[in-house]
Amino acid sequence: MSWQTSPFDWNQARAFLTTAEAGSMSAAARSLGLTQPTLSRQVAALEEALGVVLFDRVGRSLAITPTGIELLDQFRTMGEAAASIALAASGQSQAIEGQVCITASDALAAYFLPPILMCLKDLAPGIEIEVLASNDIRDLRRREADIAIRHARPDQPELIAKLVRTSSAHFYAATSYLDRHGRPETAADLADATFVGFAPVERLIAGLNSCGLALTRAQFKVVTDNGVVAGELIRQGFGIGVMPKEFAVLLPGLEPVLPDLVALPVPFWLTTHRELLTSRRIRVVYDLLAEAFS
Amino acid sequence: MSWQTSPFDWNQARAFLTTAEAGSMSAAARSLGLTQPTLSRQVAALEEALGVVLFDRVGRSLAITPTGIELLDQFRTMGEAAASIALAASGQSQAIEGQVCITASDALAAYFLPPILMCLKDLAPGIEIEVLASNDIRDLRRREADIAIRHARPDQPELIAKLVRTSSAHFYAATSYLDRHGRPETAADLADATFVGFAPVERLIAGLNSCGLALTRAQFKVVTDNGVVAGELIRQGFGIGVMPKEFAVLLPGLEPVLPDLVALPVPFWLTTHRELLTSRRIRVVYDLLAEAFS
DNA sequence: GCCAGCTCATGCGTTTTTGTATAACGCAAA
DNA sequence: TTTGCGTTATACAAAAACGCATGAGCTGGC
Repeated sequence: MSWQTSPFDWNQARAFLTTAEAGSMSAAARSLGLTQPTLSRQVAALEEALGVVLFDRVGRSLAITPTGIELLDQFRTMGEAAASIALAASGQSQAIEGQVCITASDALAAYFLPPILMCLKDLAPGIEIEVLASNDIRDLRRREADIAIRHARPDQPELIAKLVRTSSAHFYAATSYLDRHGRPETAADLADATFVGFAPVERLIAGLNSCGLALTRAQFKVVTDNGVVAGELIRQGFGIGVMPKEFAVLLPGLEPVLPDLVALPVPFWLTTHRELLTSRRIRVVYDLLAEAFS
Repeated sequence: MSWQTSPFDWNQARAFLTTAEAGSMSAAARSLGLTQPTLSRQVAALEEALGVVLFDRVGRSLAITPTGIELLDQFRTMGEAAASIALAASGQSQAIEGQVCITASDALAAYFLPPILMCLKDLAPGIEIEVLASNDIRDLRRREADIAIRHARPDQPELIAKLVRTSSAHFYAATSYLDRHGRPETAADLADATFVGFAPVERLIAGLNSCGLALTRAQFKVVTDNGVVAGELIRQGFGIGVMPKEFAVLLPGLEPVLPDLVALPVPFWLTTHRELLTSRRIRVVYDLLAEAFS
């Protein structure tokens, strides 16, 4: 499959086409933003590459040869395709419409995104959003999504990542639970409390205990990998759970538990791929998300 | 009329197209005879120029973006046009058919060319010859003719000229004339002879007298600018005339007159324009003419 | 007829592009 | 896991292209 696409320099083709349409190399050079000697050499090189004479140099203005006329149509086709590409590309990069796929954790997708997307709907009606609610680390480079909201910096350096917020997670519990089991006032009061865990639970326990606690795996009567499920368990009084304060304020009937004792750092990273640099529609969504989180 | 033909480098378009069809930049580089870094840079430059992302660099093989797919068709059109140009140009430069225009003096055209053209007809049946019988100096650069046969080296250095024969012109007369007026044996015998002149006659007389003669304008009872007319006048016994020996042998009934006394140099120059370098059909005719004269 | 203005071609210094070598990385097989 | 072969991106030297200046030639107007 090593078929040569074409045995000549395509820029030389452009040089010939422009010269033929402009009527002179000088005019073509002005049109292309090059100098006349450059055009002259490019046309000469094309003639040599193709093995034909395209222009006769006769004093002042040059005359296209019958051979040149014969080929001109195809050069025009090339030129029209090029112009069409430029036009389409300009449209592609400017249009604020099309699909944008956002991936986020289920909790983020369920509680945070809706109002932002409502706002986006008014801001850019042409954009269609797809939300991939998943705690998996989706690979942006494979275009499984255009934008990801994560709580860790992506390890792929070619991705564009922005730390849009640094929050903290604390203990929360439902008022009904606290009414039944009492409101803990020291770390020791947590020793016989019931907890709602979030997978991977070992890392969660390690993080909490590094804050000065001594929790055991047995205290986590339920563990889920789904943030919405965990939130509902907490809200309905199953036990005490850890969640970023941004989520807690959205769930009615929750009270903070020992808020000064436990504070796990929760960074919010907005991540996208290189196309952000040029795609108008992705940038619109990205900028809106960045503003909404900051 | 300073409309940009296209805002991007056409070679970069070729780089993208080849990459998209080859599946990887390395393969495209091999196909185009370039190196992989060059291809990589060209594609990157095209992306920047167009303001779109065409490929996602994902580890091993790269993936074309939806934007790239959108534009690919037009790039293909460009590529097909380029291939078509290459094909057509190759045909143009190789085909031994089409028109070839030869300009020569009327005498050359009338007496010399016919047998050569007969030969050419068998050699290359596809070629159509146009003969411009004229003593004017036709401008090859203006394509009034493709090949010129002249008796002087062209003064335009961009033309290709070949000295195919150096002959000499002598006095000739018809047997009927010599029978009536006697056969001159010395220069003095020419003092009262009648001559047939060829325009410009002053230059002719000057040339002859530099050979040791003393001819006067009055002895040229007839002057013509047409070689065939002059030849016929001589052949039919009007008087003595000067002609290259190649012509004399073609005219029956002519005898040389003082052949050792007068010998004007007559070079035969075969001249053509630049297209000889590439046009197969012109070269065929040119080579045949060169061989015929040598 | 001669001069002004335009054209294209050529020589030389500089900028840009290209190629070579290398590193980083991902996937597949041992 | 580790090795090997493939990919793409980067650093620096070499080569090619470019722009400037200049020369030569034709055209049209004074």
